[in-house]
Amino acid sequence: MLKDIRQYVKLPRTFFTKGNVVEIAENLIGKILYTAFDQQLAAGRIVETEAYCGSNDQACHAFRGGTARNEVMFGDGGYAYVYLCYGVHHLFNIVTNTKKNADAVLVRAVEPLIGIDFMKQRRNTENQQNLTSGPGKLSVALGINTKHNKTDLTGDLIWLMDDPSFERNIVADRRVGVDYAGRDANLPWRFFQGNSLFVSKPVQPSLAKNISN
DNA sequence: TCTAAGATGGGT
DNA sequence: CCCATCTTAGAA
Repeated sequence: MLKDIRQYVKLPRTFFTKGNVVEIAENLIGKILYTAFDQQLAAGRIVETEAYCGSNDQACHAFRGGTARNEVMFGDGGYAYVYLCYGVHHLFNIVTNTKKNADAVLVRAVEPLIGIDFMKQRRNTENQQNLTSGPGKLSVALGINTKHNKTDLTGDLIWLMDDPSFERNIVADRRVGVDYAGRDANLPWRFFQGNSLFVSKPVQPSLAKNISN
C-alpha cells in the first residue's frame, strides 16, 4: 500500500544511465510510475519488466540499427520509448544507458495505486485486476500513447519514484513473445514480483526462478 | 513495390 | 481461434 507520498524520491537521470539494462529492469520492480495528463494524476507500482539490450540482443528493436521509430533508444537514458505494437497497442519503454547503447526496459505491468477511477474510465472496465496487467493495458490506463515518445522521465508529465520500504520478491523468467529471437529467445530477462496479482502472465514453473528479495 | 510477422488484448 | 491494422525487414 502507498504510504506518505512526501517520503518518496523521484528517480534522477543517473538511475537510468548507470549500470546495465538487465540490472535496471530488475531494480525497476517496486518503483512507482506516475502520469499527469489533462489534470489527471495516475500512478501504479511496477510489478513486471523486461530488459532489451541494444545491438547485442536479437529481440531488441535496435538490434539492426536505427529507424525513425526507435530513434530515442539511441540517446541518453531516462526518456520514454513508446511504440505501436501490432498496429494497435501503445507499449511503454524506459530508455537506459548512454548514447549509442540503445537499451530499454519494457514495463509490462503495474499495480494501480493512484487515480484508479481515471484508469477505470480510460480502460472502460471496473475490474481492478484487469486494469494494468499487461503492457498495452497499462498504457491505456495511464493515458500513455505514441505522442509521449521521447518524453523526459525526470519531468512532470511522466516520472518515477522510489519506495524504499517496498519488499521485493523478484522472479526471473524468459521474455514474452520473442520466440523469433534465436539465441536470445530464452534469456531470463523478464522480471516480476512473485506474489503480485497484477502481472500479465502466470508463472511458468519450468523456467522461472526466484533470484532475490 | 509488396508481403509477412510482430515486445498484444479483446471478443467468439 | 480470430481480428484490429502500424512498422519494419526482406523478398521480388
